[in-house]
Amino acid sequence: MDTSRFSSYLRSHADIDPNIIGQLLGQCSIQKVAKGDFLLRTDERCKHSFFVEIGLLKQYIIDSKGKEHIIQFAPEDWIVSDRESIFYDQPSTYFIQAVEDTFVSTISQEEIDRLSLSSPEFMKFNNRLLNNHIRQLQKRIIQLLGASAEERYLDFIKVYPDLTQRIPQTLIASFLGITPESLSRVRKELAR
Amino acid sequence: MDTSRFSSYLRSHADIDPNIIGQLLGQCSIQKVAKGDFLLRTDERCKHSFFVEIGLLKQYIIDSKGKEHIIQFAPEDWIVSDRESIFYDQPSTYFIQAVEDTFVSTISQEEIDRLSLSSPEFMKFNNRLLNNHIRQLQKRIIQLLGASAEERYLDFIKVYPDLTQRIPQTLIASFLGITPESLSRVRKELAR
DNA sequence: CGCCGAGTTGAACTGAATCAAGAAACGTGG
DNA sequence: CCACGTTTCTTGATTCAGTTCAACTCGGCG
Repeated sequence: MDTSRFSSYLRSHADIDPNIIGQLLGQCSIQKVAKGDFLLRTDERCKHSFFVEIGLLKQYIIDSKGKEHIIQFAPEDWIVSDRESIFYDQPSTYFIQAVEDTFVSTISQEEIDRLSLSSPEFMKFNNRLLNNHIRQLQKRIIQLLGASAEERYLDFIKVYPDLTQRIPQTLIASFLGITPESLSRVRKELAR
Repeated sequence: MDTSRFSSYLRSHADIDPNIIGQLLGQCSIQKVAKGDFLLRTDERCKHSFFVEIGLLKQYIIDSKGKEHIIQFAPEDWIVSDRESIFYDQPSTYFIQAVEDTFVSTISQEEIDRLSLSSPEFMKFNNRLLNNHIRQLQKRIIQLLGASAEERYLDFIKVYPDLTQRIPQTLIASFLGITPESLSRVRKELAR
């Protein structure tokens, strides 16, 4: 467990007492999620956050018209969960599914709460995760409010340069809020 | 100060020791912001969160094409700030401006951090604010990804029923990511 | 009274969606 | 290693929601 990517991540990204990190890691289990498998489905209660050791997850909803909208991708070193469902103990409205065969470190919310109380540094770290999340969501809103299909795509390849190679274009299109056909045309245009 | 709206808000929305609430309120000052005045401008560092006692604020950006995009409205009982700028001590990319004559309770981040350390309930409360914020942003993203102009507007009047009366339609349009002309047409269509 | 900003309406335009068909890439089993 | 079906990507033709630009209306206010 101490050789997990999550372990390295915590050691390099969070200024936390190694003992605390040890406690957290001791509570985490690594689990395998095969491509296509779900970590969370609509109407389930989300109890965990997932740190991606290796692989790729997507979090998405299916809207009233049956269309899939991807809220976020989670490649290596990303954490994903439904905070709303966890915090309010409500049925989720999201799916979290593996796009590739994936290994995740599963973190229970109780452990996060417990460590937040016992370690100020951990609290700060958890706070940073929340703030990062907010920042990321706001950027996305601004993009959706103002950017054309082409601008969105250019932004995407800046933020997720490797994903462009790893996932089908349909998924990128769904993330950007455009159709796969439009994305194909955007790419064609950019290639010239 | 103990008769402020912020005081009532804390007493009814947060399960916190009255002493702690007293400490927080003791550090807050109420300030007046005249219509059109700014609480934050691009390139300034945001140091405070603002609780709206009475009035209305908007948080927005000006994009590269000079267009205004409203990130959020903050009427009574809402808290607004640039968490990114506060947390990372970076120049802000947002404006926070009064849409009406407004009174705000100004909360310093240091006080929030201090109280989070000394009171677990306060930490939980602060956490709830962050989680609410995330929930709200995600809802907005889903809306922008999937909903038509009409659907967005219908959603808006559900979430902010009173604002429809209080603010010019241009502002609503800017929030929804459509032009004022389109909003006018949507409303016309709905009125029939 | 006359101005001014906000809202409305119309006409032309455009970026992206839709629908449909075909081409390429991919994995799986024989 | 090839043949097959499935999924992904591309391309074209058409449609449509929303933008743009411009003219006009309305209500408030000095």
